[in-house]
Amino acid sequence: MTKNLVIVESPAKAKTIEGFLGKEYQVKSCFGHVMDLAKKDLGVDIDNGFLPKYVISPDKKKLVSELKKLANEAETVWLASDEDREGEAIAAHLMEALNISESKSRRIVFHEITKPAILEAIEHPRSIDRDLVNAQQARRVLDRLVGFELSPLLWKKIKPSLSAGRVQSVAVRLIVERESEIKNFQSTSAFRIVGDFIVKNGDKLVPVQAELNKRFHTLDEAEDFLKKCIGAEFVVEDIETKPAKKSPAPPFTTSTLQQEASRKLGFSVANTMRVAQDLYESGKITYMRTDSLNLSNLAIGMAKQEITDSFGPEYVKTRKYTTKSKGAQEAHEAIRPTYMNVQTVEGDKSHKRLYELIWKRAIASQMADAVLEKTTVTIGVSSAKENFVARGELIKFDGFLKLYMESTDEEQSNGDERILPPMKKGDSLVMKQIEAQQKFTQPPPRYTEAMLVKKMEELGIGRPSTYAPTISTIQRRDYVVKEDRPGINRVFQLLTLKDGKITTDEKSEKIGSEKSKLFPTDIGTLVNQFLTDHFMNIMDYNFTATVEEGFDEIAEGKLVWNAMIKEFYNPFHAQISNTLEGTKKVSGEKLLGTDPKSGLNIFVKIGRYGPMVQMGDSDLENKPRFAALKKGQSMDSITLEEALDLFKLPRVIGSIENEDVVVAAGRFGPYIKFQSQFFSLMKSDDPLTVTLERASEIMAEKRKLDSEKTVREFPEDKGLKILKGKYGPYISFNKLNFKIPKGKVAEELTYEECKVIVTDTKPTKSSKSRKSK
DNA sequence: CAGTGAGCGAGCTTCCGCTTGACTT
Repeated sequence: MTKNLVIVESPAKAKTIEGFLGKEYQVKSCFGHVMDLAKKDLGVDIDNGFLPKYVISPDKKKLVSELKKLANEAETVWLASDEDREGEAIAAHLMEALNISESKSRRIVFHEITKPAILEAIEHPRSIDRDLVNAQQARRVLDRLVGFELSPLLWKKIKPSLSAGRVQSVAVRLIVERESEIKNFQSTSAFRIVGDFIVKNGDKLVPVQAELNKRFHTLDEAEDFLKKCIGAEFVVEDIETKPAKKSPAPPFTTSTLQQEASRKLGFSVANTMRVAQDLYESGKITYMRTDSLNLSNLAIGMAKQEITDSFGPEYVKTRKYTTKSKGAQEAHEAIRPTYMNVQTVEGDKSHKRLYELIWKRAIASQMADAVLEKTTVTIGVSSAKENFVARGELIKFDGFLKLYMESTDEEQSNGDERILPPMKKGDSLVMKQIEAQQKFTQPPPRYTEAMLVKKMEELGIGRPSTYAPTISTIQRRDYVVKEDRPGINRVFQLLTLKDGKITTDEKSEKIGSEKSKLFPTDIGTLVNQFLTDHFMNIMDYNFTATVEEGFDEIAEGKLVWNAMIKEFYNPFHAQISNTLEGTKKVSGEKLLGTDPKSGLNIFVKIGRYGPMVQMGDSDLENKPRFAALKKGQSMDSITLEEALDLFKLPRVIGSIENEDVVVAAGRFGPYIKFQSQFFSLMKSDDPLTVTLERASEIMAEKRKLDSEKTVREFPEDKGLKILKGKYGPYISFNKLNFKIPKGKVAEELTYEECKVIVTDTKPTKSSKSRKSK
């Protein structure tokens, strides 16, 4: 039995801290929240001052009883959850769930996992901050009320199982609005003039490129200018040299790590977090879910040493960064290597690459500024009032650039970093050629996952622990898809002046191709339309920031938590009731045209199972026909012809032994049905043209695969089989699956043994019930 | 994994934020 029980949130942290404290201390982890609102109904008693119904989270019951036993045995329980709103609530919930008395418990906090910080914390315990706990409770209750009143409204008004919430709905709105900005974007063009010149540098002739300080709107204007340049003289009119500096980016937070890993390594945010979690658990980096830019003094000291050793003392410049992001709670350090002198790690490629990125960024943040010299050369044209301008940049001292340069989402800048040859006022240049290229304005870019995280952080929506899950949620709900899309070719004009002659060319460039970008789906767009029509207050980009102000006041003891909730809830609930009664079901129905054969109207709309086309009006005597849209089709872009094609299924393509072979489109794509068995078509098969011959091939393949999958069959019972799955053999009995007991060999099981297993043991959970988790 | 889309009605879905394994057919 130990005298002191310390409880932290993360098990990896527990291990480290146990090393800092003596034998008198046992350090355990509670794995985050242990209590939450009851999942059944609202979990909030609205008529009773919004009294929350907290229960021990079902998956934490075992853990809580273990901790309770240890707490009972200990003299003192140290509640060392994170120092933020959620951490304070975790501490309060632990006291309740473990039944720890006020006198036995101590609340301690630390921002960094270093021995001095932990010992310091132990020296200065405090009691639970009830105001902060109430602020968390207000946050939790508000999110529950919003989510559990809005979602059922969507089930009634659009389709079942949809979801809405303070964070996810605004994330979807960002993507829907960006798409509509792109769709409505009016591109304009102008001619950009770039000249290639030669300047004498001693005996050598050196090329210099310069851009005109004016763009022309029309081809004629551009051509007029080029004509003026024929036979003109080009002279250096002015040279300006200015010192400049560049500073390193601060060390990583969750959000900036996700962005850089996306840009530099092409990682999805989920992948970044998975790899970072591994690095954290193996002790390579500090905690990866943080909004803090802070580095411990220990870390800064290690960085200083490492920079001095690797680059020299002149490369050191230690810095303290302060956060600018909205709602940052800064319970942890910034993300950094645990040991700043370790430049790389063992492991697979993605672990190495992410670690090296973290190491470089953290070290560079403590390095000297880069010292630059920026030069601007103005070149006059004897026959025109416009000037050419050449810009150059010279690195006088590289500083942090020796190690690391942050990347940006924008396309690279127009060659500002060139080095110019030495020139002086009055020098004349020889013109080699001048090009006038038609340049088009660009619509705003579509979001990558990481760009969306950046935007959410700017708006204060979501937290480091929820960025990746939120992005998964909106994709899983089919509000948004991450896709590649091919671009289109666009023609542009190019005028070239060379050897005293002007030529005009038409060239083409690929534009608008996208890789791993977020696109709204039809359902996402419709749900967003509905929510912005009726709940603009919740969908407002400032909604979270506004309620956060309320939570802050609660935390400061200036506002009573349920008074704030009441003020929010009463009008919100009235909105829900009004919308429930005052609006019809929405389907986004659109008339596409009429069927030339029957003259019936063709509609496209969202049905219970997603986007579909409908032939015939709903109120007619005859029932309309329906067909689901194919993958890749959208309500917005589908044509009448494509819609009519969808009604061509199901079709009988022939018969085998007097039984029809039918091709149809199902929930999971096109399939063949024969003798009440199903066979999926391949992507390359077109269900409208597939032949009986090809269908036979597909069926034979599937049957072969099935027979390979079967380990054993039993003549006694056709419903009982031993099959080989991805995770080894298992028993299948009337569509239920059972594990094979340890120590048994699948091939040797007898019919009787199998019978015992399927009657005595529980079937494994099907993928359907898992999905609802 | 599967073929739906009227309407009846039961019973189900759903939020955000804090943490990791267990488990998958």
